[in-house]
Amino acid sequence: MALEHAILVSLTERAGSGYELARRFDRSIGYFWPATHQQIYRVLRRMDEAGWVKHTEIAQDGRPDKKVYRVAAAGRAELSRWLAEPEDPAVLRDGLGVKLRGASLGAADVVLKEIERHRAEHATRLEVYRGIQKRDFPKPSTLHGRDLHQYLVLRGGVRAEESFVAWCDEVIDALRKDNR
Amino acid sequence: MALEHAILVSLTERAGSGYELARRFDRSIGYFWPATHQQIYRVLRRMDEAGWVKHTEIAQDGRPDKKVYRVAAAGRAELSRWLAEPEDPAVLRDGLGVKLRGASLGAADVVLKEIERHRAEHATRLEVYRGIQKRDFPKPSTLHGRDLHQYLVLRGGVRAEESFVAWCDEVIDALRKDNR
DNA sequence: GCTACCTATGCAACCAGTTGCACTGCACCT
DNA sequence: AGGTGCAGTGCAACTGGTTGCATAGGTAGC
Repeated sequence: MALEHAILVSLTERAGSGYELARRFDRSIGYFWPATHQQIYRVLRRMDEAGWVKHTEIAQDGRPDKKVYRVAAAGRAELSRWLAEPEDPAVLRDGLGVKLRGASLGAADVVLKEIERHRAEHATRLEVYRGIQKRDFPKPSTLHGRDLHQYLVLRGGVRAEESFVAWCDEVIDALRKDNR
Repeated sequence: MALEHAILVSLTERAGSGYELARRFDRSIGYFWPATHQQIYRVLRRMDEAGWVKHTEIAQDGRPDKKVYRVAAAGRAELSRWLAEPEDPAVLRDGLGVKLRGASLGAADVVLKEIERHRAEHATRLEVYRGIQKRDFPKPSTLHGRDLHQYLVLRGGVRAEESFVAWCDEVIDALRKDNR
């Protein structure tokens, strides 16, 4: 599994506190590996005990002390071990499919509304991703190394949302026609 | 949440035993809501205790007795309650994105191989879905009601796999070019 | 002055899902 | 005779993730 590894990747790019990591996860990495601060704190402590990361306590005035974590040698080893290890392809798990399957039970109109709602939410996410793409990667063909990888991950998000929205449109259209 | 509801939907379509449900999940519903037999047995018992389903023990010769479950009134009520309830859009969670982000750490070639492997697996899944589509829904425009919903769910699977494979191709191409 | 939100950490309880195993008996292959 | 695989049920232990709460001082708006 991979929250550990997601954290290692993020900390390798830049050291940071649990809180900061949670912020980062809310943005980039969390788009394809969401995590809450509780989970991050817990895993960080475990990784600290295992020697994968080390922390330095930093006193701040006006706000609580923070522990800044950085990747230790054992963490780097673990990360490259994991990178080389084959991983099971992710499965999709979306309750919306179940609801659609259940729509024949007289609730077709409610389910239709729900799908429209999901469409809107995914469309918003898509706009966010496209905004980031335009702002941070205006010239994709010039990218190399880490920047390229980051761009490609974002492209994955864009594609996933695009295809989801297109599917919603297909479903909405078909359900409307079937209703008449 | 929804394993309960996935089971209710499946049992509403047709009564069945835990084992049969697990088989069904391996096919249709499991494509977007995977579940193992253990999980299904456990949830079935819980739902039985809650009065959402009822079972009849059926003796069979040559093989173990089975408990055939059918949806009770409370289960139908719960299902329509859930169908009307708004659901959080699913998040994607794929370790491959994390690996790609970690590819800058000298492991670019290993990660490339891993992405090729995932591409192959998703392409296989896609072929399976397309096969089902051709076999079970040769004329989509004539579909209505439950058949239509089932078809649309399958379309979701097809679209998701298509877009994933296309993303893999984009990534593979970009990484190869970057390697040179 | 009050509410609300941000930085910052953390505990505890819970829920859902995974993994490994156990038992029975038939059918099929080698 | 032995292995594999299917049909059928189930327990136990574990892991990963979610939710609710606690603490604490600072900032910003009404």
